[in-house]
Amino acid sequence: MKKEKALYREFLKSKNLKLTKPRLIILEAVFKNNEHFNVDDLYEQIKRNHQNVSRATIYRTIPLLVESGLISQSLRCESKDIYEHTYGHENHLHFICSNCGKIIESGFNEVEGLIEQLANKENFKIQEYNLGARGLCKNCRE
Amino acid sequence: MKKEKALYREFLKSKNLKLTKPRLIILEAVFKNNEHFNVDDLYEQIKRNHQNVSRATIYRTIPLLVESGLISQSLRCESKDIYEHTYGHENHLHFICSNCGKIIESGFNEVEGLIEQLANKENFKIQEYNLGARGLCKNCRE
DNA sequence: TTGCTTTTGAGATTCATTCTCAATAAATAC
DNA sequence: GTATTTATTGAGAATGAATCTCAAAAGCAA
Ligand SMILES: [Mn+2]
Ligand SMILES: [Mn+2]
Ligand SMILES: [Zn+2]
Ligand SMILES: [Zn+2]
Repeated sequence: MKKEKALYREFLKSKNLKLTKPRLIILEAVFKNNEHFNVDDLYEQIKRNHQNVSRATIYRTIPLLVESGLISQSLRCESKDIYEHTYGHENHLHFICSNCGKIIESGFNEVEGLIEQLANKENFKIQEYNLGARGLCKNCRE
Repeated sequence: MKKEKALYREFLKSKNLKLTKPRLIILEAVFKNNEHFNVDDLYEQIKRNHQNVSRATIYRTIPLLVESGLISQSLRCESKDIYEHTYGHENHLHFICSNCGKIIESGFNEVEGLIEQLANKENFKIQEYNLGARGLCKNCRE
C-alpha cells in the first residue's frame, strides 16, 4: 500500500492530474481488501467505511488506475465489469462458474509465457490480459 | 451449412422449440459470411438481404445458437457482445487492438491443451472459452 | 382446418456506464 | 497566508445494449 500510493502519486503528476481526496479514498478502498470488485462493490465498501465518493467519480477514477497499471479489468460478471489488482499479482486466468458465480483463479505462471509468445508472433503489444472460461465448478458439476 | 442446419433443427426439436422462419434467417445470416459479429451486424446483414427479423428476435435467438454449440460469445468490443461460429472452428484467442479495433486470431492449438489441463486441476468443466488480450497491433505500434 | 402452444414484432423498460455543468478543491505563484 | 488558474467533483440527466411485455401471428399435430 506504500508503493501503490507512491506509484499512483507519480502517475498522476506525470499526467498533470491532481491527487484529490476522492482519488485517495478510492485507491485505499481498492487495495484494502478487494480481490475482484465492480464499481458498486467499491461504492458500498467506501460507504461502509463512513466515507463518501460519488459513483461518477469511481467510474472516472477506474480508468486512471487501469492506465497506471495498478488494476486491470479482468472479466465481466452479471453484465458488470470486474476489476482486480494487477500490482504484485501475476497474470492468471479465471474460471467462472455459470451456475453459482464462483470465480476460480488458475495458471499464475503457466499462462503468461505462452500468450506472450503468441503475441510476439503477431507483433502485438499486450496491454491488458483477458483470460477466462465459463463452465461448471467442482461443486456445481454434482 | 448443411450440417449446421441439420444440427440446429435437431437441437430445436430436442427442446420442443419450433423451426420458424426468423430462426432460419438468422442461422443463415450467421453462417453466410460472418466471422465475428454482434447483434447489429446481423440485423443489418439480414436487412441488406431484403429479409426482416426484429432485433428482439435476434437477441432471443442467439442464446439458442450458443446453447446448440453452433456459435459462442468470444469477446466484447465497443461495449457490445461479439459472437463467432464455433462449429468447425477450433478454440483460439483474440488480440484486440485498442487503437484501431482490429481483431487478430491466434493460438489455435497451443492454448487449448494448457487451459484444459488447468481446468482439470480445478475439477472445472469448461463450457465456453474467453481468451484474449487488448493492446496494440503491428500497425498501431508505429 | 381446428385447437393448442410457441413465437414474433414493436415498443417500453432496465440498468451499467457516460455525460453535463455549476460548485468546489488542488496546485502554483506571490 | 491569498489570489489565480485549472482540474475535479457530485447530482442528476442521458445513452445505449440487452431484456421484457403482450397482443397478434405462425408452427405443429391431428
Ligand atoms: Mn483474478
Ligand atoms: Mn475468433
Ligand atoms: Zn459453481
Ligand atoms: Zn491497430
